[in-house]
Amino acid sequence: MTTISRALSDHHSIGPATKQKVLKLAKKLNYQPNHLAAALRKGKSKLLGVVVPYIEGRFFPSVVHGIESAASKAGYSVIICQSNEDVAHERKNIETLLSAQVAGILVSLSRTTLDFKHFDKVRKRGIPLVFFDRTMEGDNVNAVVLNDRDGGFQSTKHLLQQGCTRIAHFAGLQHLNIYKNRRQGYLDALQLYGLPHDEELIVYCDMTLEEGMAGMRRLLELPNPPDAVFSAGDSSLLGALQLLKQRNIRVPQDVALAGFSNEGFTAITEPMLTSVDQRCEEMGQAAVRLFLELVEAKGSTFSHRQVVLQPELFIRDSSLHQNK
Amino acid sequence: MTTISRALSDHHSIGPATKQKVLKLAKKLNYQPNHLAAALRKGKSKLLGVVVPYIEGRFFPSVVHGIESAASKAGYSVIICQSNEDVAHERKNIETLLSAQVAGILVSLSRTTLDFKHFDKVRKRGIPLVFFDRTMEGDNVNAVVLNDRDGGFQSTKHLLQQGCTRIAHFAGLQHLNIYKNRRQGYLDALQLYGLPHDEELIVYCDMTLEEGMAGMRRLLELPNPPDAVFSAGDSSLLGALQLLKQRNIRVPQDVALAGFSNEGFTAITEPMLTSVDQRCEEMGQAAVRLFLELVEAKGSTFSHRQVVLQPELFIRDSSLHQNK
DNA sequence: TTGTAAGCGTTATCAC
DNA sequence: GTGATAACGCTTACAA
Repeated sequence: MTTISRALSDHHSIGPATKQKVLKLAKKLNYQPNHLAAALRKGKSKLLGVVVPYIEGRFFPSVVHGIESAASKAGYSVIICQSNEDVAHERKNIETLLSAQVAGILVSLSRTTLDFKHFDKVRKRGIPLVFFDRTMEGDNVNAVVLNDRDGGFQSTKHLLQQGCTRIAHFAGLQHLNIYKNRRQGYLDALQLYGLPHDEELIVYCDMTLEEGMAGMRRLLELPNPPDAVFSAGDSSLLGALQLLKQRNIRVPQDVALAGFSNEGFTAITEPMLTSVDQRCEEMGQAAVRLFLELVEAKGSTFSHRQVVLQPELFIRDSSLHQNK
Repeated sequence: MTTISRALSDHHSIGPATKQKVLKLAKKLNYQPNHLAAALRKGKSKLLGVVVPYIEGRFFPSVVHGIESAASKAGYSVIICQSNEDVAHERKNIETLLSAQVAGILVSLSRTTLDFKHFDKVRKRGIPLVFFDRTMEGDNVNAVVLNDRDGGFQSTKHLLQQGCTRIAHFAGLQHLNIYKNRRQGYLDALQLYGLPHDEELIVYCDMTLEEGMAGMRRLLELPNPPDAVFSAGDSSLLGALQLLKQRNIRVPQDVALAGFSNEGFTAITEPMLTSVDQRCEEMGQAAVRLFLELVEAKGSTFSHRQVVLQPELFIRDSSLHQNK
């Protein structure tokens, strides 16, 4: 038995002849290793758990794609769970993954997660935990995030450079780091250009098409409406575009637009939409890389680590004020 | 030990008092069940393997979403693998899933899969195998598919009803059931209207934007160009639309367009694109349901079964010949 | 109703 | 370099 095991797992202390014989017979008998048994014995599986709020749109599918590719290269299989933007569900997902004896867990928080106790158990068990995109605040977490603040900054600065002077912002839920930071970047840019922080111009809403339309409608009713909108999401920006078109307000001449996520449709609308790319695939890969580092460093005094990816602004017609 | 096991798994023959005591202590001690050990002992895990060609666009992410939801409801965790449209990779995926001792496997074939030997092992081991969308031919498979032929038929018939008389077709790889059937539906409709099968009007290409543009370009060079295009995919149709716009050819007045997949962007283009919806979520759910039936029927003489979902044509402006 | 003991397929330890 | 033995955490005959 031992010999067989050694032959199959490329162990030292085994004669090359014996090894060949074993391998040959294994193939002939159609031997199938049982990872479960190995995991049980070793106390370490080759399963990697992933929890995402949902699997739709461009972002999460792409990140998952990146995760799966990188994990698979390192010999790990990926277990996917959806929290459906619900903490209770998220808690259950974590429980499930722990029971499945995963080697590590990658999480992007649900929007209803305000309490983080369910992650204590993961840490206590010494299982590598990496957040991506939507993360817990604090230094004692491992996380891969986008520099959302810089994304908001770049985008807004670009609008300012185009000559816009009254820039509105569609802001998402402020308890989520990503939306908070995008808003902060927006404010940074305004300040750099000496413009006031005007809460009247900030619309707090969900980043959906409908709420984008509603938000734009509200902004147009202002005594002094904006000449640009920076949205923390693309769908809401699309809503704004559609409303503006309905009212025959020209984009970008009357109102310039810039969004966030670089969704596929931004290159299809007329005009095409300027947007910040989130490096989805890279984020997935980086998360796996960080996980692998944590596995390597097991037991040693590996301190927590944040990986920050640099966003890239894709400038398209919706923000180019050629005719202004 | 037995008592503990019984208490935790809601077994009969256990005193309610003992059971409560056990559960209480378990909670207090932060007991975490080990599914791996249970799976090893029982010879059956609660893991469900899924192999898809890739995780992008609208279709596969949505199907995976559906699978995950349904599986999770039935107590299964989902392991995702990508074949990257490569048989070799697909073979490896299957191997991995078998080693992980999954309870079942759901597969959508890679486009390079022409040989199916790697699935024999799955069957031989008695592991439920369900294909979805891209499936093996034959009666001895379990599969959930869309009625692609009817989708092609409906779409083409709709174009004919709009008064089109020279309808071209962007056809995908013909060894894949889905593309073969969409083409067949197209031919069915032509025949119904007494129109000839004209190979000149069929462009065999990848369903990408670029190839759609190229295909449309080729069709326009015909001595007698088409007055409509039915594409087996939406991206290639978008390519056609863009080319037509470049050349100031009106859609739908000069050339009507209809596609397949009901991608998100079909409701955003101008004009919006008519397309066939593939019921992605339902397909995922149906695949899981079929898998669960196979588990139930274990050992009994459950014959193979095909589930066919009915597509739905979403009619939008790109195909409405109001002005013809 | 409860307890005992065996075994699922591996691998780590130790002796040869 | 090879082989016997135990153990990982759980379930399930079977005995009490």
